Amino acid sequence: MLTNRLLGSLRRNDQRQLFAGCKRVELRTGDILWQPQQRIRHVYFPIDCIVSQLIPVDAHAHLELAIVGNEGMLGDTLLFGVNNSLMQSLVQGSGTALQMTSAMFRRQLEQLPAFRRKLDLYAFVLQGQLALTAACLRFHSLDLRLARWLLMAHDRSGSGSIDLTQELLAEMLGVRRVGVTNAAGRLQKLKILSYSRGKITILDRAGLEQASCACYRASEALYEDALGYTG
Amino acid sequence: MLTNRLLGSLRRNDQRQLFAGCKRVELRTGDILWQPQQRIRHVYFPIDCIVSQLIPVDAHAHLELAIVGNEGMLGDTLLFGVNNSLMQSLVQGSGTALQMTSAMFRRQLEQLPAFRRKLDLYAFVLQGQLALTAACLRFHSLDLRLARWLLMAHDRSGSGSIDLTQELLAEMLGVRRVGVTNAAGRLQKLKILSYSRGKITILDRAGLEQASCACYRASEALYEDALGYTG
DNA sequence: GTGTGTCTGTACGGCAGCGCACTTTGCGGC
DNA sequence: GCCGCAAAGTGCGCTGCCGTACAGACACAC
Repeated sequence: MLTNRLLGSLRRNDQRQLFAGCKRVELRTGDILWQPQQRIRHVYFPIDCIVSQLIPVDAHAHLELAIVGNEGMLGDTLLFGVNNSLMQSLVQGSGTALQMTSAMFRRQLEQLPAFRRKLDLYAFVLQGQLALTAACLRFHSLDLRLARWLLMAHDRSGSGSIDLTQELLAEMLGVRRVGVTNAAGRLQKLKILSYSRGKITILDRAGLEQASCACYRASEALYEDALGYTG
Repeated sequence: MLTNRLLGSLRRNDQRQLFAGCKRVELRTGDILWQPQQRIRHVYFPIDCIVSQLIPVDAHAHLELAIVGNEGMLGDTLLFGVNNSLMQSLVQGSGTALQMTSAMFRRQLEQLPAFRRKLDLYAFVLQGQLALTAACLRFHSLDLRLARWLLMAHDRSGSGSIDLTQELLAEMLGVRRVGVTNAAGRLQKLKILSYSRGKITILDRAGLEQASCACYRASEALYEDALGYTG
């Protein structure tokens, strides 16, 4: 968890060049990297923070479509030559990230073909995860989706606990707060987690995977197949 | 409707080169261009056919996540250097398309930077439309989504009618056939369309837009902003 | 005509999640 | 200790969609 996985899998020389173009920044829960349609001035490579990608719906509500940690990056639309996004980027868990200006990012993409190839693969993975998420939203119950969300957040957080009120979690999942209360209550009865005043502790990771839909495994497998071991 | 919009907006010389690398093929309703995980051997630029991108869910069901006509292309994952997809490509409406081998497609992307830029923008649009669709699936009622689907199909079909049984339409939308019967019945009562034995006729296009959620306009606007008039 | 199969419409109980309102629980400040 | 407030839990009627079953309508072959 010392660096970002996308960067860490590149050749040493490329890494050095990229690090030189980055600035280490601290992101804190609640920070918003950008709003929908707003110009993206920096891309971010999380090291130990978690960032949600939310889409606004019908003026008021939001819905989380992707969650990014140190396995990914924020600002992928720049790969397509577009410096904005439909999504809001909201920091869910405080931590460090590497920040790079959009201009520098474009330059590095041109200069380092391996970097470009890697990020193209990441864009493919993101598109696939978006598709899986869409299907999951349509067909899977809140209980399943909550378990999946917790697994994905847990993977990215490093620690065994997650800080997030049921109110905010409900907004991520696109349901009422009460819905989260009930679903989380069921998981608590199964001794899979404990939830107290905004602090979620995973007690039984294996049980949580049991309680989740296959979308979790599918999403992870998609990433690993494209970007996993080969580097 | 004589050519594909993505190709048609390029410079004459580029178009000539691309056409030379293409083969005109007839696609017929029910044809499957590729299955999930299967190797993509050709990309397609529809001229007057309609193709759905479906994702399999839980072994049996399918769900449509994108619908592509002459404004788009099929095989966009090759832009990321990946020659497969999570989606199934199913032809919804017969017609002509330009077919290009994957190898030729890669070559043309390298040789024609304007082509590459154009398709990068298209990938951006697709990603955005996927995000909009995900939110729509979560929050909007079947009635709204049905109206949106019909609008998008109508735009891409050219004609005023669409051939599709309620059974298949239900699979696209991820609902029961009976759900489509009811929702379509309500639209018929409003004299917005008529539906008879697999043939849907749009009677009141403006009314249909009224009956749809804002996702339709948002999706169209996204395309037009990125790829519209400027060419 | 008659028969057959497909497509469409109707009916009904069940349930997940909704909106709303209210209570209980725990934490921090004074 | 007590208060104030945010977080979490409970109750209730409602609705949209589900699963299932069945009945009519139309197209086509013979």
